[in-house]
Amino acid sequence: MHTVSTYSPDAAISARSASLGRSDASLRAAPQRAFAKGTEVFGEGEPSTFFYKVVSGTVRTVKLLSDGRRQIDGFYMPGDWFGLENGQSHRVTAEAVDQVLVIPYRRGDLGSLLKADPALIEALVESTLVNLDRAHEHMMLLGRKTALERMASFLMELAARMDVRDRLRLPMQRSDIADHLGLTIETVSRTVMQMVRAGLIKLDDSGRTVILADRKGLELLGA
Amino acid sequence: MHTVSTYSPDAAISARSASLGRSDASLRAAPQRAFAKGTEVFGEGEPSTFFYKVVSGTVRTVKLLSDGRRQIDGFYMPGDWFGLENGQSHRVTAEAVDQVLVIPYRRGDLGSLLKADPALIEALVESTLVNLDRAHEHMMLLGRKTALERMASFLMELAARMDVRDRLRLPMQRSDIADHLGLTIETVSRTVMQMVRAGLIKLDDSGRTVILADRKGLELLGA
DNA sequence: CGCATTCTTGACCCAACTCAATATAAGTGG
DNA sequence: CCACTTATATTGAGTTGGGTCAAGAATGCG
Repeated sequence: MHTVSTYSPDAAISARSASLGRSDASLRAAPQRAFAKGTEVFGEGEPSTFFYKVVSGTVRTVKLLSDGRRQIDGFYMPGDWFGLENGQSHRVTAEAVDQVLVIPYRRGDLGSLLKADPALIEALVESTLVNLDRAHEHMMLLGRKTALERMASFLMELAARMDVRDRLRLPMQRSDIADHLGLTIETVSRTVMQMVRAGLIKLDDSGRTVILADRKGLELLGA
Repeated sequence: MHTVSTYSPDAAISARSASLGRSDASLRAAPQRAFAKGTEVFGEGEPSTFFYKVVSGTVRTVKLLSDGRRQIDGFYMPGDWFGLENGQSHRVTAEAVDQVLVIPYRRGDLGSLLKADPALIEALVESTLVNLDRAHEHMMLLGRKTALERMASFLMELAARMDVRDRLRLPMQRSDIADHLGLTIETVSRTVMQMVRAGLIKLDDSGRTVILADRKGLELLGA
């Protein structure tokens, strides 16, 4: 069970859906669906009948190589959309990182989507462009940053997205962080410990709660 | 000047704009603009007044770190759109890899774009989703593939996008490939030579024309 | 033809990986 | 609530793929 954290999913939702104009009900397939930790929301190759908006919890999108190497393209948190992709089938797998609540939307084809609800579309296009922006930023991280810089960037981005000042509860485990940052769990662990020793962060209980002790230093490392 | 290659920009354009329905003229800012090799189409931080469609040539989008480390997010070729981003300013720099011809489109805000030309929007949304797909695929490459696998993936993707069977003229130099694949020029060079020795590819003239001698082998490496 | 780019090759190095062992936390059933 | 089990995280020792530094070799432009 999670301890109570400073992060409030509900606050994040209302903040993010402000631009939506409350017209999104028309395409909803169901009020919401729950997924237990570790379960699959949809799988790579499955027909992309739905896309989703996160209500609470964290979703990861995963790609696998034939030999098991794994890349986590992104994490999706309350207010984020995921699963809207080009083509008839999903190109990634989406899994619940912890207990997750999502709202499914029926995709149909893009053309009819456009006619059905222009206000929703505007929000969706914006969300897709935000996702693309994050992807570009992440390519810089994966292609050109050191382990320490990757970890700093990751923590700062997470803090910004969760809208927390300095107490950050990580929903995902080290292996997820590793597969997101293009590192191994050992390197993630060593890098986190190195940050603790350098006074950049502090760790709580099981290492899942991070206190950003030196935001300026982290910012400098990440950029 | 380029030698005549098997790649036909015009064929690519007509193939890709089939879904567009020829209604895109309404938002065009100008018939077309030319950019010389190495020049900037737009810079990071500049207001994103326009986005573009490539007519001929190749465009790269670039991100820089303060110390000069460079990441090339993507290459854009005839028929591809680039420069449509979230927010008021460009988050990447776009440069001409060779002699380039583009059509600029006035962005305005997304809402009015939506009303102005639904057919264009549909094509644009699709193009953005394609770009996102490529970004996800590229993250797997950057996060988890070896130098040899990266090079194989890169060549196969380029061949597919240029719609060539096995003679591929690379528009970009080694340093561009390196900064796209998260490697150094030396490693790119060594990897290419290794592929030649292994009989996977053959090199022509200056090393800019690649013959895919063993597509099956390359495919196996890339996937 | 000559100069500047671009590309290749070699020798050496190091950041991150692999393999291996604990250590710590989180369940789970009695 | 506690013993037992399993999952997750940390730490250490040794290795390596790709980086760095430094020459050369092509290529091609003016």
